[in-house]
Parts: sequence; structure tokens; C-alpha cells
Amino acid sequence: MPTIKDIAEFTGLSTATVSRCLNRHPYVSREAQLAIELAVRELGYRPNSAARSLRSGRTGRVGVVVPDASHPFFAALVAGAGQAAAQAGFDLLLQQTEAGEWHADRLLEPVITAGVDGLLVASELTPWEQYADALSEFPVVTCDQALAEIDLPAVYVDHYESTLEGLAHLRERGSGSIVGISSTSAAASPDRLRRAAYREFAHRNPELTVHELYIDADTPEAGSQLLAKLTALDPLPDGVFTGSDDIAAGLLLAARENGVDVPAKLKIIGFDDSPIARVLRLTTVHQPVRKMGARAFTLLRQLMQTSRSTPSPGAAASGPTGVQRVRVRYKLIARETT
Amino acid sequence: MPTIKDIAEFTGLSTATVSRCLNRHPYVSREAQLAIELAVRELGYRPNSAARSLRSGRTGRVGVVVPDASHPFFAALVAGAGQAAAQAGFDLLLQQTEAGEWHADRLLEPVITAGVDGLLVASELTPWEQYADALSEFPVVTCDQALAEIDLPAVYVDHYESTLEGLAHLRERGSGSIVGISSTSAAASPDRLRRAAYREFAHRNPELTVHELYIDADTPEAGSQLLAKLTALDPLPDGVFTGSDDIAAGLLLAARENGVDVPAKLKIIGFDDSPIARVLRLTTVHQPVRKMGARAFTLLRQLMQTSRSTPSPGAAASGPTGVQRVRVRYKLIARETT
DNA sequence: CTGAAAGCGCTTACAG
DNA sequence: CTGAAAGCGCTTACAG
Repeated sequence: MPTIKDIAEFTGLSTATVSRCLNRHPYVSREAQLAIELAVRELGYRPNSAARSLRSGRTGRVGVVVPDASHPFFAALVAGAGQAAAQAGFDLLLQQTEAGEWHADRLLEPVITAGVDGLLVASELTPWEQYADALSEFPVVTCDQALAEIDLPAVYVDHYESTLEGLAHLRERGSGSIVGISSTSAAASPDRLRRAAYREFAHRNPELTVHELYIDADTPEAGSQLLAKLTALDPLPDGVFTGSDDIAAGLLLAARENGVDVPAKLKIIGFDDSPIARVLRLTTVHQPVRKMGARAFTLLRQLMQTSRSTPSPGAAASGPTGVQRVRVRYKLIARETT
Repeated sequence: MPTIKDIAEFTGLSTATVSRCLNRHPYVSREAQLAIELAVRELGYRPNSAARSLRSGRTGRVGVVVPDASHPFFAALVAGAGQAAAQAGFDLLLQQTEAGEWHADRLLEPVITAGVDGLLVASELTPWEQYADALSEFPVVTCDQALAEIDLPAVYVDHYESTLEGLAHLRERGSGSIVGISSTSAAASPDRLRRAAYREFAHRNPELTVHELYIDADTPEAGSQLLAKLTALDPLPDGVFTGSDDIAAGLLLAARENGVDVPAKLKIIGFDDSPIARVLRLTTVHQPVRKMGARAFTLLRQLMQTSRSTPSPGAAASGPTGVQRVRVRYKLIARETT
């Protein structure tokens, strides 16, 4: 592979000039530039990114940490972040935490060792204090984490408010006995906020019955099995906030198969507005996931830039209160299941 | 950040010994090892990946090139490859080609410049000869590409055979007028193979009517709109090979809404066996996508290893005929739409 | 088993 | 506008 030295010899210039030209510094003569461009094409030169990183201290990479890149939510998040990153000239280093055999408190170790300028984290960091060391070295942005507990820059949808809105929608459509679903694996932070919303809603609406039901998988199959549990409840529920399009889809189809009239006898709300929700005409809560990914990258880029410039003495210290949080607008979409 | 030199000073050893210890070379005394391990923990040392790459010539990274990481097929492919890569100690550099403003013949430029030891390519490389230069430098494995035309290592499902099998299944279930769908954007190579299969099937079964229909998007919405086109055909089709679960899903739901009995009056086959196919009980062709991603990485790793060792003079040159191709088994899953 | 030393390919003050 | 030179943090023959 040709190096910058080869370009220098080929053109009769010094490596310094070649480097400047390649990095679009000002003060490179037109002749030099043309000669160098020719040499680059002629020799098939490509800069060595390792050498560049070693010297400059930057990698041009950002890490994206998700539980599983094949889950529709995280897939869209990664796609959005990746597109924004590419536009800004950054590469995306993808790390999945779910399948790995990493210790729970070492989730970020591999991606940090690999070398990145910043980090986008959508995986749950619990307890997040254990990550304080690692995270103090990097610009980092969290996506969709439990915000009350984490003091880091974040891009998120308010799962507490959106759940309350979904429940209110069920009430307005006439549901009197409402069930709120959440995951048995209490880890996921949206679930914690949803549970809090279920209780608050019950508290605010004492005339309604509000049940909570736990489910062990976020899949259509689990949604189908939910129907039996629902019919065992007293009074019989007539509204369900599932927190998941997949669960809602499974439940809807099971209900239809068993002759339960949706929405007349049972109203169902999903979450995310994934393709399946559109196909089945599910009422759901839309999240602009790709946009969230892109926004998360934009915020991260901003942090990377400010962290590189030495903080001026007069500037306010970016203490725990100075953290940036971007709340993304969700939207309840009423379709045919409520 | 502490460097290897700090560890050397802290322990009183040389950087050479520290490096050997860190890289698990043999011939490091037990005492040295313990002292170094202590120092690493004490100082919070982390190797600098750029320096390591620059020196060793390896990056520990593989590039994954897909059109769009949020598409279920590519998402699963990336997830499978990422998991396999992580287990082998490699990081994944993700690049999406669809959203970028790259020139068609420069799809691989960014990821190559970023520095990788090998490449997994699922995006269409047309015309692939233009990539010959870039690809001659790297171990590369293609995923699901048009094989007849590309002379590169590959992991793929046979879209020609699987389409023929799907069409035969429609015939066996009683369809006499069959429609094969393909994309108007002729770029996607599976589509080319499917069209060839449609024609071959028509040729083999002169007693049947075989129509071809083009569709401009791989979405449920496009599938819904398909119904009108279908009913305009003469004779009225009673079997559709869609080549996509999303299209099949849209078509199925549109049919139901319009009182078309599926499967009695219209039989539908999807492709992929994505979650939506399971929920809707679609007959479809299952592809083990995650496994394909993992297998592609395994093959790539093998190529990376052999390309690093100097080929012995006696060994046969790995000419165009020596390329490895892994055909992955698909499976027709008959559910309730045929 | 260990150390001194070269060098991977770049970038960047410094001095013209 | 340009060049000579130092050095980023490692790894690896080479010589003990």
C-alpha cells in the first residue's frame, strides 16, 4: 500500500505538504495540489486511519450500544444514527449487549477498547454508577433510558406521559376495566415508568378498575397467550395498554379467533407504530425512532466538539445539572382497535 | 490516559515485557505478570487501538455493508454477524449504502478508508467489476447476491430454486392462474433470479397461466394496492408468489377486507418468515437470516486468516474457481394462506 | 525470560 | 506557501 511518503517522492514535495493538502489545510499552492491529486490517483493512495488516529487522537468513529440490532426499535435507531453519522463523516461501531457474555458492569468495555470518539447507548446501564468511570472519559448520549435515575445526556420519549395518554384514550373510548401490561424482566426502564403511570392513572380514576399484568416476552406469541389471562380477570377487562405492537398484534388476532369483538368488547393499544401496527390497523403510540437515532448522534457530535475545546475559565462548569436532554414528541394514533 | 510506558515505569519492567504480557505471549515470568496486572488495574490502563493497529497491521474490525440496517432482513443479518464477530473478538463497522450520497461505484470507499480487516457485503455491487480493485485488497464475503454474475465468496439462499418450489406449492394447492411479483427497481439480485424462475415455471407448466407483476415498494401498503391490479387480470389469478412477507401481509388484509376468501379463492406466499408472517399465519419461505450473518462472518474469518499467512509456493493459486460459496437451506412453511 | 531500539504512517508546531 | 523533524503508543525481531 502506498503511503504519504510515496506521494511525497512521486511529486517531489515533502510529506508535510502532502499531509496538509490531504487535510484541506489552507496555504497549499495550486500546483502542489494538482500534483498531489494526480499522484494519489496514480498510486491508488489511501490514508491509513490507524496512523491518523494515533497522531490526531481522534478516531472518526462513534460506538452504538444496543441490546439487539435485529429488534425493530433498535434497528431503526441504529439506522437513523448511522445515516446521521455518515453524513458527518463518522463511522459507526456497533455493539450488541444481549448476546454477549460480558459482565453486566462491563457492557461498554469492548467498544471503548476498540477506540471511539463518543458513545450512543441504548442498552440499559444498571446500576449506572458503575459506568461513571468509563463514561467520564467519553462524550456519551443515552437513548430511551430511565431518566429519573440517570444523570447523562439523553434522547427519549416520555413513557410516563405517553402511557397516561394511552390509558386516558381507553377511558374516553368507554373502557371501564383497564389492564396495563409490563415486562416481568423489570430491567427495561420504559417498563418501570409505565408501571408508575398505571398506578397514577388508577389513583386519578378511582371509578375505574385498573389491573396490572406481567408478560415474559415481547412477542406476538406472548400476546396471543395473554387472552386467556385476560378472560380470567374479574371484572372482565375491556381495554388493554400493551406497551408493545407485537404483543398487541398477538392479542388482537387471538381475540378475533375466539370471537371477541375488537374494539366493541375489547380495546387494544400498542406502542411504537411499527409496520405490523400499520398493517393490522392497531391504535398505538408512534415514536419517531429513526429521527431519535439521528438526533442522538447530533447531540453527541455537539458534545464531542465542546469536549475537545478546552473549557474557558469563565464558562460555567457542566455539572450534573448542565446535562442536555432532548424529549422527543410521541403521538397517539387512533386506528381501529379502540 | 496511561500508556504502556507508564505501566513499565510503575512496575520497573520494560515496555517490551509489558507488551508481551498484555498480548499473552509465552515467556513472561509469573512475577512480572502479577505486577503488570496490578499496575493495569491501578492506573486504569487501556491499550490504544490505533497504535496497536498501526504497528500490527490489523484493525480487529470488519465492515458490514447493507442498504438499510432497519430493514428486518438486513437487521437480522447484521445482528447475526455482530454476535459471531463479538465472540471472535472483532468489532463491527456498519455502513449503510441506501441513504448515502455515495457514487454507485464508490459504495465501499468509506468503510475501506475507515480501516477494516475484512468486509461483509450485502448491498448490491453493480457492476461488480468496478469493485475489483477495492476488493482485491480485502478478504470479502457477499451475502445474498446474484451469484451467477459475481465471482466472490458468498453466503446465500437459492432464490431461483426456492421460487420454483413456492410456485409448485401453489400449483399443488390447486392454483391454476399464478402471479409472480417482482420489484420495478431491477437492481435487487434476488428479483432477477425470481423472474427467471417465473419464466422457467411457465415453461414447465404450459397448462397454467403465469403472469408477472411489478411493484415499486416492499411494503404492506404496496401489497394492499396489489389487489386491484390482480382483479384486473384475465383470467383472475388464484395464486400469488409475492417474494416478500410485507407485500403478502398487505395483500392478505386487503383481500379479507374486500371479501376475497384466502386461501379458497386466492392463495398467497410470502418470503423470509419474518414476525409478521408468523402473526398472520402466512405461508412463506423461511430463511435463517441470523445464521446467515454468523456464517458469513465465520467464512470471512477463515479468509482473513489464510490471507495473512503467505501462500506456500506449492499451494494452488486461489483463482476464480477456488471461491467458497455457502448455500444456506431455506424452507417452505405452509400455513393458512395456501 | 527480558530489554534496547527501530519503526508502523501520519500530523503538527517550528522555522524558514 | 514549504520542509525537516519530532512523536503519537504500540509490537517485534534482535541480542542477550
